[in-house]
Amino acid sequence: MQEGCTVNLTVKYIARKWTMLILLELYKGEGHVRRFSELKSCLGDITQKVLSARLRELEKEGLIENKVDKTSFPVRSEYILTESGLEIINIIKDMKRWALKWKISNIECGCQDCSQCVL
Amino acid sequence: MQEGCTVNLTVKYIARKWTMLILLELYKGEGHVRRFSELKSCLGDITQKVLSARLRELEKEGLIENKVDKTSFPVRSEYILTESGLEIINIIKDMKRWALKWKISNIECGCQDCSQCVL
DNA sequence: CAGAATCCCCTCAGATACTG
DNA sequence: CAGTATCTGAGGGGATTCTG
Repeated sequence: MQEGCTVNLTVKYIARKWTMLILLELYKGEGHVRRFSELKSCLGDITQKVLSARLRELEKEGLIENKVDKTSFPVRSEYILTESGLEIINIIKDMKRWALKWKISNIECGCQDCSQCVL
Repeated sequence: MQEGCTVNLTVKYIARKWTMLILLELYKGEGHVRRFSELKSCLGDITQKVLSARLRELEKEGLIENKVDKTSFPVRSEYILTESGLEIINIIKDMKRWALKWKISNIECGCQDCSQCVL
C-alpha cells in the first residue's frame, strides 16, 4: 500500500481505539481542556497505558497540546485541543450523524450516544 | 469500552486498512460500479484475500452491493455503492481536505493523493 | 496525581497455494 | 475471472506493577 496515501494517513490519526472518544471528551471540557484523571474517569474502561499512549500520539500529531504545571503538587497536567484538533471534531460529528441515519435506531442519552445532541 | 458506542461503531466500518480506498475506487467508477479485478489492479498491492474480506464486510454492513451474473463465463461480478455508501464518501472527502490543510504539503497528482481534485 | 515498564494474548494483514 | 483456505509474523490492547 502507498504509505503516504492521504486518506489512510488521516484515518490513522483518529481511527485507533479510544482516540475519537478522547477528542470528544476534550471538546466537551470547558475551553476544550481536560486533565488526565478526568479523561480516565469519563472514559470508564480505558487503561492508563492506553490513555497515555493515545495522548502522546495526539500530541505528536498536533491535535492536542499538553500543559504541565510542575510548581504545583501533585503535578497538574492538562490537555487541550489545538486548531486542527478542533476541526476534526466536525468530521467525527458527521460520522455520528451518518451512523444515526443508517445504522443505529438509537440508544438513550447519557454519553456520546444520544441522538438529540449530535456530539 | 462501550461496544455500542456510536462513533466507534462508525469508524469500524471504514477504518480498516484498504476499506476507504475501496470505497473511493467504487465512487470513481462509472455509475459507482467496479469489478473485482478492476479493484485489484487499481489498488496495487492489495492481496485477493484482503480485498475479498473487505468487500464481504462492506456488503454485510450495507455500504455496497454485489451483483453476480452467473450466466456469463467467466462469472461477472460487480460491486456498487449503496445510498449509505455514497453518503460516507463525503466524510472521506472531508478527511482528505483536513489532511491536506493540516498535514500534507502535497504529493503529485495521479491517484488518491492529488490536492487539485478533492477525491 | 500522572504516568512508565512489563508481560500476555489475540487480531489482522500479508504470502502462498488451490478451485470452479 | 473471482474468489477460498491455511499459515505466519508484527503489532495493538489489556492487566498489573512500580515511580516521582
